[in-house]
Amino acid sequence: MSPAIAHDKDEASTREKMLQAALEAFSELGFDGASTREIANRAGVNQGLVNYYFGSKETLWREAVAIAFAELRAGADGLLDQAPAETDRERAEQLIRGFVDFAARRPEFSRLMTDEGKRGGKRMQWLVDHHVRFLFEAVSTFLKNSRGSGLPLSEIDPTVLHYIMVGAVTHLFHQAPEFELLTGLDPTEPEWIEAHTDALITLFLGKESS
Amino acid sequence: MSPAIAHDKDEASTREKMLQAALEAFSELGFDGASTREIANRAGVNQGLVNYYFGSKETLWREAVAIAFAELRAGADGLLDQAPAETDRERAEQLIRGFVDFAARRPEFSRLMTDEGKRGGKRMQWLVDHHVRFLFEAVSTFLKNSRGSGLPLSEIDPTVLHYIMVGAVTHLFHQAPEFELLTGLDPTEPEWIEAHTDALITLFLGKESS
DNA sequence: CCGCGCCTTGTTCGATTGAATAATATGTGG
DNA sequence: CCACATATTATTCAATCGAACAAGGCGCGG
Repeated sequence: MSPAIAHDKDEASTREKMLQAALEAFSELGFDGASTREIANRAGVNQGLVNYYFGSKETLWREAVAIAFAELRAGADGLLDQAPAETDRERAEQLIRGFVDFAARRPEFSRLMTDEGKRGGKRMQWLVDHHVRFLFEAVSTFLKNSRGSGLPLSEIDPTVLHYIMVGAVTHLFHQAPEFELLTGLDPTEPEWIEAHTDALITLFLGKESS
Repeated sequence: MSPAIAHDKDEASTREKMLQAALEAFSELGFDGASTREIANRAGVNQGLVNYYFGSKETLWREAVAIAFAELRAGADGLLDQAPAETDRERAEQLIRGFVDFAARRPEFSRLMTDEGKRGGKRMQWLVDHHVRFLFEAVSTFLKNSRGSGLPLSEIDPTVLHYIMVGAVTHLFHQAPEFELLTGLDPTEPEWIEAHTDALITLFLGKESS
């Protein structure tokens, strides 16, 4: 089975390195495309450790995915705590800023989601059951509560709007390598992130009433 | 080499079946994930024919991709011909409607693009050189010409707006299997396409001045 | 009806895959 | 310093991959 108890701090280190390497490799190459040897190489460890720590490639994938979702959740929670917004517009703006920053910092997230989401199958089913549904309903509830606020997004069906927003926010960073081949620039530079955020706020929330 | 000349109508049929099967398989499974045997099975032909007609998996991929881009181009050309729009808003609305319909009808297109675009590499370089750059500059030119029209999209940097729009339009259909696992519904049904189109027009062009 | 060229099949090759297993290293508690 | 659980390495296996090749089928021109 899996190792009984951590021996010392080195185990967490090796496991953690493998999970980070797996997250990057899976998001770049897809589940089948990322070989366990490639993941082990990126982590600087031996391929046999995949089965030692995780038992199977599938389990390694699930634990790596859980990390990305935990980061997203942590970011969202921290965001709503630190500065409670008063108006619908301020709340929505905070959410968009937080989501854009996360999408730029962790493009692995949307890459994993789009790779599985276009395929369906058991891994996507697992994602929906364990992570996606909760997130989707939280966003939908927020959008429904924003109805009648006069914002452009307030009149749109929450389900459709959810996918529009996710696509609009993540695509630029999801396609960062394409963007770089096309323009020679890096979309994760702060200036691009800022321009992207401003554009999204203009589109979804309308011009600021300055 | 490749076969010299078509023998009769059956060749085009076999080749065409393989190209369509390849387009679907590549978009679902990615380049590495789609085996030549899987493609041949979907087309109902023998695996050896891949090398006979195309010489390599790479060439088959390029020819399949070219089909998707040709359809996009044909749709865009036909759109601008049939009903010349007068105002910037009408032109933009036509473009959005056409792009949404295409994204819903051919999700393979965005699936191929996102699979390669997140990876970079020689295949994406080929896509940029042969297909993407022309499309990107055509859209950018259109967006630049819409400046000062008063539309929400008219004040946004064309490069950023390009990726926002592509993501916003395609994500719903790109993630159709996820959408179905999540909601039990099919986003390619006409009612969803219409709701999606209306939402995008509201966001990018503002409320209609009815 | 035969012969030649396009089309298709079947088989095979080396390389790579996920996984299992045996052997070895490490290091801490007794 | 020994013993034993944990951690790591090395090796191996069946399955599958893209590709190459030999062989045969098919159809039309002569």
